[in-house]
Amino acid sequence: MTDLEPMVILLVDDDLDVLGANARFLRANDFFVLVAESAGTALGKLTTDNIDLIVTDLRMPDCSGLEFAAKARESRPLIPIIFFSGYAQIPDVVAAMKLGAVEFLEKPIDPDQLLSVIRKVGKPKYSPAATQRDAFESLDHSSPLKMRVLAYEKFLIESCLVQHAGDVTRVLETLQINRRTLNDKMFRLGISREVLLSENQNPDDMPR
Amino acid sequence: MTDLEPMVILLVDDDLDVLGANARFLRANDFFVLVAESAGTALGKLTTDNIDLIVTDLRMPDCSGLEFAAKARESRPLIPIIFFSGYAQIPDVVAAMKLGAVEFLEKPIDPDQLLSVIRKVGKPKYSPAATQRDAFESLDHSSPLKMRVLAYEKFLIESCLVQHAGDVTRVLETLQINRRTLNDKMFRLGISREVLLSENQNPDDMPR
DNA sequence: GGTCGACCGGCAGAAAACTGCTTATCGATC
DNA sequence: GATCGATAAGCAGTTTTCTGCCGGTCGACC
Repeated sequence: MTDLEPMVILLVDDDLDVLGANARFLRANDFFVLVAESAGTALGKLTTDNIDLIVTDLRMPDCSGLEFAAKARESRPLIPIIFFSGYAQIPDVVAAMKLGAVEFLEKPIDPDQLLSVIRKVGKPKYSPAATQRDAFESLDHSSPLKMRVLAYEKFLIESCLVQHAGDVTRVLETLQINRRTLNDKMFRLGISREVLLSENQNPDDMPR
Repeated sequence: MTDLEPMVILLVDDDLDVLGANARFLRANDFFVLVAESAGTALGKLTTDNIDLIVTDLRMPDCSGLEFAAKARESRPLIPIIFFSGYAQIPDVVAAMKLGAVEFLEKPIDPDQLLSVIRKVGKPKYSPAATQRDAFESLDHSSPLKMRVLAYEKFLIESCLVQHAGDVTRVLETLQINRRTLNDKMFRLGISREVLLSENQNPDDMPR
């Protein structure tokens, strides 16, 4: 999936050497990498560029990675964020995870680990804001509980599928669910990989 | 809220001195405290008693706090868990938070901090209009499917209960669900009619 | 005190969901 | 053409959930 449309990663670190090294490494692995050496510039790029994932140091001079993440979430509420830091204190880690961090890595970064984490996150093509609610809240308020729960489950699975470009294996990991179970659920809920993909991919992939 | 029906806290620690001290401290602050010195006994109490919150050490002889938490979640999927530990490693903290821990405290525990964290957890305010979403959307984007679905189910049931002023029979009709099933679900999801009502009704309805 | 209605929870059979094993298909690669 | 990886689905055993039946508690009312 990354070949056609590489994931856009925003890499934030005030240590220019580390920043450069990591950027090179990620680019060598076919990611499209934007770099920022401060939270300020990072926030700027976040609004101008279509970024899929943030990888940021926790400690930076102008403002902490936590503040940066909080601000980033204002414009991109569900964007995945990966933190890394040396000398991290437990409370920092806790705060970062509470902010919804995908992962917290310790410096020095193990490139393979970083890579596997990024791959796991995948590329969220799904525009979260738009359809989030409609999908399942369209149901009547008096609908049976089971219906409403199933609708929500369907919505979650569909989001996850679209996010991972139809890669079922990745969805299994993300949702922590058995392959067989997912198959059953998709059948029961009437979810079709093909339909989902054809509906979401085409904006960029289909020229006309 | 804690006056009428104190929160039931399950405190787990293999260090009996610390366990006793913390239990005394919490009891002095009007909580109802159950103690367990091992994961095994804790799991037992979890199924027999109606526990609102787990506070557990991360390191224990019979099995790690993480394993314990995972098992605890099997019978009480959404119960809040607070971890504490000395010498915690970052990956442990990350794993704990991914498991949905509410907080991760470092040993030695600061009583005031513990108290404030518990108080914060203990107020699952359901002002029906405002915080409706947070209840289930606060879950991590990578949380297992089952947990997110359950959180939504919990939210639906609680909303419905509040809406009908705690009238279970009406809720049964609305949600089209068996009485026995609703009972089970409420226990599993940690829903309490009393707490819900006392938190929502009083602003207007309580005359004195 | 007796009765009624609403609620809770134990128990056990029925129903549904989950999951490992297996086979089959399809596309990509060798 | 052979092979491999990913997906889908049949089947069966296991686990979980649902639900009807029952008895028990509590407060309101007669």
